[in-house]
Amino acid sequence: MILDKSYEPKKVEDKWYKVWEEKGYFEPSFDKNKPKFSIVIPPPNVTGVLHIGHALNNTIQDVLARYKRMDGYDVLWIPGTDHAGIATQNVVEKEIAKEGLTRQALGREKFIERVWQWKERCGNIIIDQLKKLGASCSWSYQRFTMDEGLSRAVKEVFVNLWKEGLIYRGDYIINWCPRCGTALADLEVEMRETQGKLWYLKYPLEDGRGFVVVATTRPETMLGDTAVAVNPEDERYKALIGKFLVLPLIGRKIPIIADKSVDPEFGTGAVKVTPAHDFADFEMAKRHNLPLVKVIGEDGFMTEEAGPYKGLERYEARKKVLEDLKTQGFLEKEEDYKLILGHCYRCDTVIEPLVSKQWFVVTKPLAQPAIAAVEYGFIKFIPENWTNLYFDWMRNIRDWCISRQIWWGHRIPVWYCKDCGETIVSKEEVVERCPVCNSEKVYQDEDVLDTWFSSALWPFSTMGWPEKTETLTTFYPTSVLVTSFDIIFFWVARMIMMGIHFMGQIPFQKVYIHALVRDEKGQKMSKSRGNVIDPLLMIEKYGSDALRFTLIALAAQGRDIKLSEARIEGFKHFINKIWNASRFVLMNIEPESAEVEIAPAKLPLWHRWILSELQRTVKKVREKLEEFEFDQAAMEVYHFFWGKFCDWFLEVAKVYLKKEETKLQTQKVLLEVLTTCLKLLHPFIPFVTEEIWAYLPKKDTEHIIKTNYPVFKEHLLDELAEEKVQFLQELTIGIRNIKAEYGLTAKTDLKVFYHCSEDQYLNLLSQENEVIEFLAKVKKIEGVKQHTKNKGEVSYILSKGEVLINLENLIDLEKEVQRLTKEKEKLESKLKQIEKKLSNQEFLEKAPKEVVEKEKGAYQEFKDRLKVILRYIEDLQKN
RNA sequence: GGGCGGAUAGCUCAGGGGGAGAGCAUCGGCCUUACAAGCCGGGGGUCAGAGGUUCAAAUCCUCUUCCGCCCA
Repeated sequence: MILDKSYEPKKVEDKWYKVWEEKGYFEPSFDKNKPKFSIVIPPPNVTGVLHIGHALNNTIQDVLARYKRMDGYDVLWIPGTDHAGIATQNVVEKEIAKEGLTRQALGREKFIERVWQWKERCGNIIIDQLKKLGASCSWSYQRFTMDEGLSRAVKEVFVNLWKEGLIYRGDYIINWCPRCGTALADLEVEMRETQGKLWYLKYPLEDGRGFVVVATTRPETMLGDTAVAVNPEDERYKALIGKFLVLPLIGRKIPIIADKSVDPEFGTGAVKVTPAHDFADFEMAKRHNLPLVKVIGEDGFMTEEAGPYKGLERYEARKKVLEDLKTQGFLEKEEDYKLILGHCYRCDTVIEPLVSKQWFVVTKPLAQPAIAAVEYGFIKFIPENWTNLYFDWMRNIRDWCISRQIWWGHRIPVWYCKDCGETIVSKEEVVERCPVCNSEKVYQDEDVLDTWFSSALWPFSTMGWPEKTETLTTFYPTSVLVTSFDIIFFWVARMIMMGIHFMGQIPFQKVYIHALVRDEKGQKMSKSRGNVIDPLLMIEKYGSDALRFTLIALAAQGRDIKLSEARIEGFKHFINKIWNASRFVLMNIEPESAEVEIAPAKLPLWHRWILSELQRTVKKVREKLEEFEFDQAAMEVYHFFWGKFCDWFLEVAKVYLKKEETKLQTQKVLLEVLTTCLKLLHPFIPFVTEEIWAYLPKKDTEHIIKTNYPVFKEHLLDELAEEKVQFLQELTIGIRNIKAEYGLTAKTDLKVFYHCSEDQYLNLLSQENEVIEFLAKVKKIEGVKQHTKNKGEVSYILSKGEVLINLENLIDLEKEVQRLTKEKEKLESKLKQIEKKLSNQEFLEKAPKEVVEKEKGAYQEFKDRLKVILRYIEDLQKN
């Protein structure tokens, strides 16, 4: 059967994906005899679309899954999506806004209904896109964080943590997004430097004896000041500690306190303390028992406490406050100042720190074993430099604010009794009566849980926990987690904490942190920059395999990927190359070749060589895959396939295929090498390999996905063949070089001499001259032991001997002298280097013997070559 | 301010103590029936700078400069 002239991914990709899925190849077998390999997908947002980061992330997982599956493992790869509370709610809010609706107008129940509708409509988009990419997920395990089972796990965890005293509710300062109308965890706030101003405010002393000047970037919060603090060591203010100030505009009496946390270098050294709206001030207030005055509300508008400023939006209030301070003489000066402001990671609104009643998880006791698990090496980060980042964060972890004032998410399983005030924490769906006073006036907490709360349970909730399922006993802990560094805190660390706490076991043995995909200039891809590369468009244009191979080939550990469309196009050429090489092999295969046994001893030199090189490739690829160096694994096959198999062996094979006595074994070797390469490549480029597999005359499984990954066969290594072929290649390149330099086309009939004093090389040539003549496209090559150089001859010096071509009057003497002189100079500089080494006594004494021997060998070789070159140059110049 | 990473060919990057590599780009020649998405050949680098360790440094150590990212 003959393949089409070029590979067209669009014709085959969907077809093969369907076959794989229908045959159930992605599903685990629970075969007791097989080693286990499991991964849980980092669940993408249910309403999201596949971006290039997902493409990389899932390609890596797929490479691992397919490789392990082929290597005899029972593989479970759990896919699924995340409900992404705030993000999804925002999307749906925008959607209903088009109908002139707000979620408040719709009401909680109706709104949630709309979100579910949205999820049903769009939730599968990203799943289908993963399939386009070729992801071999175990789809029967597909989960969604709001599924019934996972919701049950969430409740279970919440209730248990509460019972253990690891969840509490209280009034604390938190990050508040006035636009989303919810609290955020510290992590969900993005800090960015912003150009702002520093205002110097004058607070008069109560006794009328002057002022204390404080500097602030947020003058509107002065309405909520409950103290002014100075450093206890600050001589300027020592005398004032304990005295009182009168807060301008408001007239409240506030004390001057001493606190070590105050930086005397900042501003005037005296700072205003607004415990309800600043994290540091909140802590300070706790230390000094200061009251909290909340002047900015959850809506971003000023509260009752703000007196005359009540009802003003926070930035309006700032303007007004500054105006009033100025007119009343309390504003000393203002200067430009760079400050760092928190922004909501979902909507980018400037965060308002404020005191509010929220739910928290006590993290220290959970973090401790999670740190230990990594310290003791039960969990390994790859590359390992991420370990430190993990430790840093875990050792300084703060309690985790888990309540969100939105509607889309897991509702907090807590009810309150209106009559007796009891807090009821329950796994029940509905609580109707207060267990303490039996009142029916119970109501559920309005808040939902942070989305990451449910994600933290993902490795075991997806496997059916809290049930003791077979999946859990078989596949937990998972083998590896594949993700990017930006969610190490959000997700990875929290999974480790929850996994250890609830399963008594780590959730995964390895964490492979891959690169971030950037654009060709190294900038983060974003819609607003307009520099996104859409993976689906790339699949459409170049095929899934080309995209996958590009991502893998560029994904070196510890470095970001700079991706451009041109790279994908480039690797598409490789896919096509594989196609065409296969086409060649299949065109030349006859059924009889199937019966041939590969007996290395009986094979021609080149055959032994390619099989040997193939084995080296198999070994390397396996090693690199085990080390998570996917780029190098991919490039190993790439170089072998293109640089050795296609460039050399396929050409050589053309000679052997013509001869009756070598025809069949050559066919066999061609097929063997091709088949092995396809297997090696399948995890990277599943579609094209599966398609070609379908055309192979003889194969061990119906589909390549089910075949065994190639195993290194040491007995096929043949160093002698490698050395010989290396020499033959050098010889071939020498001839081609001369031909190219003199513009001789394939059609010129040329006779070439190979001159060498050593019999072994002459013998080798006499055995292989037919192949070399074909490769170098010359009529005749003859080895000679003795040779007197003819005037019209051009030469090319090899490591052993030299190539000579008689060009008669075609020769360009000047050019030839130039060429040889260049060669001469190269050799001389190399010789100089080696001479320097060899004349160094210490080198001879201290360097390892092999190194010294190698240098000596090289010295001799270069010396010989130089001698020949010098003689030739001299000859040429005589004319 | 603290931490991490990077600086190697025009571009994108591998390499990580012993003769500077790949892909793309470039130049020259080829429609040689697997492939012009290709083949053949060539040019191109004081491996950021300065010190040090070593017989030997692109590679290890120190410092400097510049560029990213993370945290405060």
